[in-house]
Formats: sequence, structure tokens, C-alpha cells
Amino acid sequence: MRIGELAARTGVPTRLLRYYEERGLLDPGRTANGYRDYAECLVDRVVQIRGLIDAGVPTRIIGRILPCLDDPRAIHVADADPEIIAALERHRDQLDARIRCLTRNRDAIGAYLDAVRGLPSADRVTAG
DNA sequence: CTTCTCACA
DNA sequence: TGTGAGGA
Repeated sequence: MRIGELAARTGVPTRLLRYYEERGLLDPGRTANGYRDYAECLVDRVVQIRGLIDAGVPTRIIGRILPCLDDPRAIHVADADPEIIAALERHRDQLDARIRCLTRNRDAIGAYLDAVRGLPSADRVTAG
């Protein structure tokens, strides 16, 4: 299928599909006229890629994870490449740091909101 | 419709 | 990570 159809079926803009290809996550074939030609199985792959990116996994790492997930959906626990493990551990630590940062912000905002709600109504801007 | 690149948020 | 412009 061509890029437009894949985009329609995955909900991922053509712009992004080309971007993922550039990032090494996809490698569609080419038709005689130079158009990208995507195999059926790439629909699932794109969905997988989206899921990982949404989970905050950088494309660098996704590129190394995808080969391990190849067609059979089962995760290959056997070939636990130490390099991938190390990359994932680093990423997990980064996520941890982000979570702590986001948590601080959420709590700060919550505290602010609580303070505002606790104020007498006369002190609030009531124009709106 | 598809392709590409360069720049930028 | 992702978008916009602008041309072929």
C-alpha cells in the first residue's frame, strides 16, 4: 500500500511515517515510480511504534527494540541483548527523573489551587 | 496523489 | 519529536 493508505489505516500522518523511516524505524520498499510501498505487517509495526513513542521511548531505543519484537508478537526473552538492556535501564532512570519532576509540579499547582480556594471571595478577581 | 529538502518550534 | 513551506 502507499503512504496515504497506511496513514489512513494507522491514524499516523504521512509526514510522520516518512519521519519514522528517516529515523530507521520503517523501511518500505519502492515502486517503479519511486513511491513508498508498505507491506501489510507494517500497519501493526506503526501502531507498535506509536505506542512506544507515546510511552516516552525515544526512537533510538525503539529502533533497537523492534527487531526483538519481530513478526511473532512474543517478546524474545531469550535474546536479551545486554546493550538493549542497558539502554532501557538508562531510559527507565530518565523516566524516573521526569516523574519526580512532574510530581513536584503537580503538587505545587495543587497547593496553589488549595490556597486560592481558601481565600475569601472578596480577594479574588470576580470580573470574569 | 506522491516525492523531496530546509528550517524551526 | 514533530511541523510548515514550497517545489517537482
